[in-house]
Amino acid sequence: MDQVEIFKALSNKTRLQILNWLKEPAIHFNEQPNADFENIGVCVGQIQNKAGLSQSTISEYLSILQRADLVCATRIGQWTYYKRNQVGIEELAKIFNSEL
Amino acid sequence: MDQVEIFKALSNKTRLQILNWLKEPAIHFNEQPNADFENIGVCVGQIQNKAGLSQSTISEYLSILQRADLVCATRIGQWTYYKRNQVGIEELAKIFNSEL
DNA sequence: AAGGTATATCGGTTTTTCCCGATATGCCAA
DNA sequence: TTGGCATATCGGGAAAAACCGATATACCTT
Repeated sequence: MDQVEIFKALSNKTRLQILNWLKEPAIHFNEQPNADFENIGVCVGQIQNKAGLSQSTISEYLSILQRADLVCATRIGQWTYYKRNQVGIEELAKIFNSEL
Repeated sequence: MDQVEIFKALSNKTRLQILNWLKEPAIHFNEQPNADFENIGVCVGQIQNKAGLSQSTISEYLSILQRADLVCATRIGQWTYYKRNQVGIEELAKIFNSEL
């Protein structure tokens, strides 16, 4: 993954917020029927509600974050759950500390 | 400085290169008549030559980096010397490690 | 099979970014 | 004070990003 693309993914208020919300799902989201959000993540609909943007926009934003290895997705039934990709984020922190 | 603006400043290949070149000016640039680049920085002209973009573009890029507290500028005579703003960059690394 | 729900993708409009050339400013030297 | 050089700023065209609504896909239920 190109470093520029990672920073582009982070260059948006909503996407930064999503990343932050996903740090503490229990605080920012409601319980979900099928999935424990600490393990599996938060579904797109909840993130969309919270962000207040259209469904298509949020879906796109999540895939931008995913391409940058900042979140990862799990599909269960008709839901897709997103959570932080802690490995990718730590990788980035390393790049940040060493290369920048 | 807004976090989004900092990431935007970093979302460009040339600007990332400039930041990297400025880590080791002696390796990437030529000696300069009036200024020791370890202390004062590298003048715009040298950065422009290295980057291969127009003078106006590089001047703008440098001010974007400056607004994000990633570089700082010193004017001496008709030259402006830019160097890394180590304090700003470390500040950012902290934000990065704690908030992201 | 049919209808409902969640998410992804497509096509488009508006805003922002990337770059440029031209021009302005500021400093220095003759 | 005139001319030259380094940098900054301005105006603009082309490309990319930020959104949106409409539609497609995929799954689940009945």
